[in-house]
Amino acid sequence: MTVRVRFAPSPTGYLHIGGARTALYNYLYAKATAGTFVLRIEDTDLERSNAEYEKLQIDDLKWLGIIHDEGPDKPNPKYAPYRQSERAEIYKKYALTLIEKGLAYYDFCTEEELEAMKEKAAAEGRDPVYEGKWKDPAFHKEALERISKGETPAIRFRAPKKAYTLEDRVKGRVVYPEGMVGDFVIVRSNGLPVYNFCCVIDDHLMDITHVIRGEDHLNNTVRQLMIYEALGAKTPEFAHVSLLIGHDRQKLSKRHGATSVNLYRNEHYLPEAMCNYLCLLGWSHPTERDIFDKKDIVDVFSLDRFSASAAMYDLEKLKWVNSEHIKKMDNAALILLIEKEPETDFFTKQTADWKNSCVELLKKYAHFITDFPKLVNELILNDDPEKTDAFKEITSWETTPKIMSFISDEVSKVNEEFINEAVLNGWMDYVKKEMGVKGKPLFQGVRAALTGHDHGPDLKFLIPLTPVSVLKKRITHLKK
RNA sequence: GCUCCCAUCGUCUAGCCCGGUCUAGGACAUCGCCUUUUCACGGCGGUAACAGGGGUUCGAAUCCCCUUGGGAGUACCA
Repeated sequence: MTVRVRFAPSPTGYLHIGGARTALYNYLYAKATAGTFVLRIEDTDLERSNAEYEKLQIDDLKWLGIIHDEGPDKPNPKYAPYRQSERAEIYKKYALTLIEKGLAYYDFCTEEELEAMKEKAAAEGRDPVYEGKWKDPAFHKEALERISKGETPAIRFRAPKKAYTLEDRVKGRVVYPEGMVGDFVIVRSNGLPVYNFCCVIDDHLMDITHVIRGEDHLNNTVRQLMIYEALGAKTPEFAHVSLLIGHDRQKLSKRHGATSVNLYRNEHYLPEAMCNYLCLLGWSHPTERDIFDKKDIVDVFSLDRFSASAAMYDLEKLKWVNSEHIKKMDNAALILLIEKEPETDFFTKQTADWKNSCVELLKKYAHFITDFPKLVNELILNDDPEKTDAFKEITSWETTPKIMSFISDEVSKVNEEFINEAVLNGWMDYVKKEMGVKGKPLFQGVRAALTGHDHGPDLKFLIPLTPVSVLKKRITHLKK
């Protein structure tokens, strides 16, 4: 049987990091098994759902390269529609069938009555279990009469009195004891079905074979198991992936800061790096590789390598993963991305060779794409660097003023736009041989004279990238 | 409260299912050292963990129980 998995977001906000991770796992599993990845929109909570968010979430998924095979925009007639709000008739039909079979019933209970039951249960130290009179089949006739008069009851599922067992692919065997949940609502009094009900019907009707989702659904699963049973449907395999937590070890949420995918997208993080990092949070590569693309792991991706415990979301490691992906990228691709950044006019105007050398040099220092323009400005275009203590220290050495004046003379003689490495080497040789300076005073001195800094990338690569006009201005400023 | 889940370096994790090869491995971060200077590069190295207690066993990070700690769920939200 071919694998069918799904990601089922609620369009109630931006795509969340945690959602992106479960979507990614589903996507990878589909790719690994040559299965189908379905996108379903769970918008039964009309008040919170918003079509705009649906679009934004799909955009973010696309950006991450998590592309669905079926969904509202790519319907397979056999399974459409893919929005729960468009499937109301289906749910209604199933709910009515359950009532006919005596597996569910109409419930006119008021909020107050429900509240009283909950309090009683809490006082007795057990889970709240529905005990209203409508549970009794004897009241079915009365219910029908009230409905005919225009009243709209909720529909409640009759929870079987027995324990349920789930063989979860990441948690192992989970036993839900008898009485863990009481009769629960499957259709609200406003006629709209609730999550636990829709989810099961859709997964069943859409032939979903594996449900990979967050651990926050683990307790829900017992309700879903009951419905599968009532429907006489085959239950899919479940894999409840551990949650992502923030630094306070609480479930990751908005208050932990940047938890929406679009924030990273706006900051121009590399989508592959994002996926790579997210994948690593709770899943491990069989050979302990930690830098990879989706295509590198589809062959080895399996449900057996999930960690059962929660993982802390850590920006530091994401930063490192992003920098590793930058190093891995080829220069041409990098140049394209850099030119899309703001304030890259100078960069864009340079020759292909210059750009290539520049990117080759700077890519090992950049953690983010946005670092490139910053590095170009700081390292190459800054003609008035701040005189740091380290710079002053170097200029206090007796050899440094001589080096500075020599370099200054040489640079002022240059007419080309850029100097090449050989010219720089000539200056170095002169200082070394004719002035008798070597080692630290040599390199540090020449660096200070040309850049005003005590550290930075290799001079023999940096200086040929620096316009001589900038060098001239910079030297003038440094002399003051 | 109740139910479920979880527990290896500060963090992500390998190992755990199928006990001995684990004086517990890797990665991030951190610290130190090395390099014709410097480094935000690279190389080398260091600090740093099996939550605690009982079992079972010749032997336990690995199996069982308890305690503690953490998380999630307890809706006519998803």
